[in-house]
Amino acid sequence: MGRIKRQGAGRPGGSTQNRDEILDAAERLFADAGYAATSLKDITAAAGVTQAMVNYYFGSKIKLFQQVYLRKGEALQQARLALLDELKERGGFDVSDVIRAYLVPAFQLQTTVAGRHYLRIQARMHTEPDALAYKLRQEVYDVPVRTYIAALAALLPDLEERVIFIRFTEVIGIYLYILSGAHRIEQISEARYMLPVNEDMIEEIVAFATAGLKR
Amino acid sequence: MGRIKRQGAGRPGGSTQNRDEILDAAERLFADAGYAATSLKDITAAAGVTQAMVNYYFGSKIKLFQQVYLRKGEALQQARLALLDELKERGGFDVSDVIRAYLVPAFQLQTTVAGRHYLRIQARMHTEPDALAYKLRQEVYDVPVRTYIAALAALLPDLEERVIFIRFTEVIGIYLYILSGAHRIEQISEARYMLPVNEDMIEEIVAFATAGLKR
DNA sequence: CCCTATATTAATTAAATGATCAATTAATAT
DNA sequence: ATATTAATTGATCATTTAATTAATATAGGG
Repeated sequence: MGRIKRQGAGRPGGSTQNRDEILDAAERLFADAGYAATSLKDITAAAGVTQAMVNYYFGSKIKLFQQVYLRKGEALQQARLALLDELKERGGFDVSDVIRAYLVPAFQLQTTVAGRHYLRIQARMHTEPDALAYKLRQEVYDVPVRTYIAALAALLPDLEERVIFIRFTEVIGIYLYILSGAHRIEQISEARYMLPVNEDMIEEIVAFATAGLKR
Repeated sequence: MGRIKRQGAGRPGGSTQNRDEILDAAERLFADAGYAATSLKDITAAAGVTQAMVNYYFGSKIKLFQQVYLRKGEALQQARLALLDELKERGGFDVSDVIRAYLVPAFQLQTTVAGRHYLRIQARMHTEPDALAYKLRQEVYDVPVRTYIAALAALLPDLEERVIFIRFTEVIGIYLYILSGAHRIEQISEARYMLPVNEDMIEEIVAFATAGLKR
C-alpha cells in the first residue's frame, strides 16, 4: 500500500501493472466502504500511483467501478453457466444439484481475499442506487438467472415457472446475505455461534433451498 | 421540497416541525442514495430549512443518520417482540406462526412510502461499512433475534440451537432481499413475473422458511 | 415586563473531491 | 534516425462538503 515506485515524470522503463493495481486497490476499498465513500485519492494511494492514472486508464471514477464489478462478475456468471452445462451433459441430476451449481462458484470466491472483497461489492450492488447499479447488475445477472429457472422448471413440472421464479429469488436472498459478511452474523449472537465454512454452508443452503423449493 | 417558509433570521412565530421534516427528508434521501452519497445540502433543501439546522438539532451528519435509523428501527423490533408475546399468551402456535410474527411488522412498513424508504435503509445497513453500521445494527437486532431463536428452539427440540441460528439467518436473508426492492426483481426477468404483494408474499416466505427449518 | 432559553438565518471556513492539463520520458513503428 | 504513441508525474481547477459562528428574533417562566 502506497509504496513509492519512481520519482520523475515520463514513461517508466520496462512494463508495469499499474492498471491492474488500480483495479485491485479499488476492489478492496469499494468493498470496505462502498462507492461514494471511497475517494480516488484513497485508491491511487493504495495502488501507489498518482490520481491522474485513474482518468488515464478508466476515464472516470464511475467507469473504474464498472470495470471492477465486471471483471469478476462476468467470470462468476460464466462459471455458473458452465457448471449447469456440465450437469446437463452428465444427466441424472436433480433440484439439489442445480442449486449447488449456482452456489459453488460464489463460495469459491470466498476462499481468496480478493474474492471476498468482490463478494462484498456484489452484495452491496443490490442496495446501491439504481443509477449506479441497475444496468450493470442486469447485464451480469439476467441470462444466468433465466437459464437456471428454466433448468429448475424442467425438473419441477408440477410448478408454474412463475412460482419457481419467486422461490429462486428467495434462494438468491439467502446466499447473498450469508456471503455479504459471515463475520457480522457471528457478532449478532456475540460469537456464540459460527456459521459453517464453505462446503458445509453450501450443503446447508442447498438442503434449505431444496426443501423450500420442492415443498 | 424546498418550499420557502420565512425570510429573516430569528425564532419564527408559532411552533414548527423542522426537526421531523429533516428526519423525513433524510430518510427518503438516505434510502435513495445511501449515507455517503447524500449531502446535508440535499437534505436541508428537501426539508426547506438551512443547513445549520441539522447541526442544531442533531449535531452532525452521522448523528442524524443514527436518529433516522433508530426512529423506525426500534419501533420495528418492538412490534416483533410484541407479536411473539401475543403468540405465547395465546398458546398453541407452531414454527410457521413464529416466522410470520417476525415478518409481518416489516411487511407492514412496506405499505407506506416512508416505510419503504426505511426498509431500503435497513437493507443497506447490512452492507454498509462496519464503522457506520455495526453498533447500530446490533443495538436494534440483537435482542429480537435471540428471542426468536429461543422461541423456535422450544418448538424444535430435536434441533441444536446452533442449527436453528444458522437457518434463521437464512430466513433473514430471504426477507431482506425481497424487501430491499421488489421493483428490481421484476426488472431482472423483464417484467415477465411479478412478486406477490404483502400477505401473499409473507405466506410464501413463511412456507418456504418453515420447510427449510423443519426439514 | 424582563430575562433567558430556544429556534432560526446568512455568511463563512477549511478540507476534500473528481477531473484536467502541460510537461516529460520511454517504447514502438516507419 | 525520426516521428508517433503510450505511460507517467505534478500541479492546478472549480465544486462540493460538513461544520461553525455571529446575529437575530420569538417563546415562556419569574
